Amino acid sequence: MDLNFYSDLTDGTGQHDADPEFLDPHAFNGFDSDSKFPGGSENYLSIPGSGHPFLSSSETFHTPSLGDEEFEIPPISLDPDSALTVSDVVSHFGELSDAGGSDGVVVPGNAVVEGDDPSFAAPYVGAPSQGLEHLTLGVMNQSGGSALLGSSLGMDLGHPIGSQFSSSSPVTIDVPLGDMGQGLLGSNQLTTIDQSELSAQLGLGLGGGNMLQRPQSPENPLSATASPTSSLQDDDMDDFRRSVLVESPVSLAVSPGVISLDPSMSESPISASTSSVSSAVGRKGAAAGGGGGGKKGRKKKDPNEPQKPVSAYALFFRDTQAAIKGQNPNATFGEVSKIVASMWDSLGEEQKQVYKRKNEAAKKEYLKALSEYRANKNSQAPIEVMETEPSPPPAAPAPPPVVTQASTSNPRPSRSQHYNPEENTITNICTSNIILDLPHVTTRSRTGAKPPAPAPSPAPNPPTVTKIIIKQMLLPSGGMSITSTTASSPRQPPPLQQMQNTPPPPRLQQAPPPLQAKPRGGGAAAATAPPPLQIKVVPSSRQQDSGTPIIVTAAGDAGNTLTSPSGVTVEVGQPDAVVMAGEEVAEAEEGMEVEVNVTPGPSVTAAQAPNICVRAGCNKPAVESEDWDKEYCSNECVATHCRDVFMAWCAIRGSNSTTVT
DNA sequence: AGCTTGATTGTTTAA
DNA sequence: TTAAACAATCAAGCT
Repeated sequence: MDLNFYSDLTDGTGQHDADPEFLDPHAFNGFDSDSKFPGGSENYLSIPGSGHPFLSSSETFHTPSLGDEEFEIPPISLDPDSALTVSDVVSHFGELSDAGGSDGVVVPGNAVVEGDDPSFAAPYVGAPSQGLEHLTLGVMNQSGGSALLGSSLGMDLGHPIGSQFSSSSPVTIDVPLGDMGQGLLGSNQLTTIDQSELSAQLGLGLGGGNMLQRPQSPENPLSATASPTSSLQDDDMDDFRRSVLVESPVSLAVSPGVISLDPSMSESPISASTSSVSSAVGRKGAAAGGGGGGKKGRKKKDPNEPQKPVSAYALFFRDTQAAIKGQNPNATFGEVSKIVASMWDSLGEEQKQVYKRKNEAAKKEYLKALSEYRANKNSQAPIEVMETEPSPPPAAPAPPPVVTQASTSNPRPSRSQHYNPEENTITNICTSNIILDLPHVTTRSRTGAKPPAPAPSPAPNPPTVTKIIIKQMLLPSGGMSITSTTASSPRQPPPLQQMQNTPPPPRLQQAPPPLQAKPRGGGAAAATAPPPLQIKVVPSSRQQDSGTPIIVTAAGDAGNTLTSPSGVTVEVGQPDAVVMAGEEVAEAEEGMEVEVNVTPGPSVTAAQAPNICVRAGCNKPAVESEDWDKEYCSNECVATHCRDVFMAWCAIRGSNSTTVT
């Protein structure tokens, strides 16, 4: 794969001139054909294109090679309500991927597969239309992770921060997507997911913290659902604030991770979705199962009966799967499940505790509701709704003497409205960090590193368990430092172990020594664990911020200053490493500090406007809020600011070969 | 055993 | 007859 191909894609500013080639499906195809994984990954990363709030409605993606499919993308909404949810982000990514590759999404997959290139590319940068290239690029460069982040951010902001990320991602998650389906190749299937993104989406990082702080709401014991479009609540904002990004100094230890999808899977038509595959495989007896009224089997449940609280793990699953799916739309349930399990294992006690608390709260609510329900049932008398709140009646059409359930008693009204992933605010994106390491990356030669040890037969790799270590640290200021390390396969050492402040999960303990200990080229994991990159985000508009810069630690090489349209400036201290074809980027992965200055487009100095919204490009007067110290004018800006910061970070990471001034 | 997701499929019910 | 609604199934892993 020619990485240089992409280098052109990014200009320092992240703006891309309309390059016909970008949009030219044929061009893409050509590229694709050249890729190692020709047939492959078309399906990967493709997401059936539903609109995404982040995208402008005016923008339409045309699938490069395959498609004639048009993806209508809803207007980008910066409104916290619709734009800032994790799920949104995830879906967004997915869509992007899809758009980029849709039919031909293959490209991404291929890239990923090839995945040797540690470089980060933001799949999407800047305007969606432009993004096509980027998208592909990002994917191709494999480190999907950061790329994804970047893309999402870019999308959202519409900031074309172009980037090519030569910087290798310290951590990668190789997810074997084995047995995807009959049509799939026997080869291993890798899924690449940006750990950062994952974590962000998962809300592992911030979400957890947030959750901890947030008492379970009676009405939402399980953080019930929410449509992707649901809005970011004040609570979320609160979480957001606490989590950092914005006002408090944040230290992020980022280990870029990637989940690479094996292109081989792409053999199957896009249409074959993950689920379909699994369902097809698993579907034995529709006959047995089917049945609209379910005449057989299960006893009917009283719709009014309180729902049992889901377990902590289930809650976590809900949070996580969306992100994983977003990254790997084609991932099967089993694969996702494995990843989630690994992540769960890697989850710190604190984080688990968050979910457990939720579960506990839900249990209490459940018991309460149950007792009420039973009481009502026994009385047989129609009972008044327990007011609490004019809760919309659960789904129950309410047969005769129905006892309307108090909203509090029903954590989960309907399956479609499950847990609200939005609890994981966008903030998470900024701070989260996950490293997923899934074994079996036969084809993958990250930074020349070979997959560790006993890789039996490359061909039918038995799906291995993925280990993920996620660490989070709450900063005194409320900021959070998250360090994720993955102890992927048992044979792989947990990277960044030193950063872990919490005892490794059981599984992890079995894992080999920290990644750092490993020689650079020593193994896939090792290769992927470059020194941290530090990004300081210093809102120039606020003096007070100078003291509390956001520091993002990540690996990467750069040497550029990137300025996003919104005014986010990223300064990279070190010259970027040359983009090396494929896997030799490891050497470029030198630790470095990158300072990212987020400054408002229009020069607004603190002196001039002490109370101006901190967000770059926003000149509105900051307002007083519990969630922020008069730093922002609105929740929206808080969220946007966060994204900016992240974009900057992504840009830095991606600015490898491209020199930007 | 039940829960997580989601596509699929069969049954039931209503129009 | 058709469409819609509903329920069951399956995957892997956890509680």
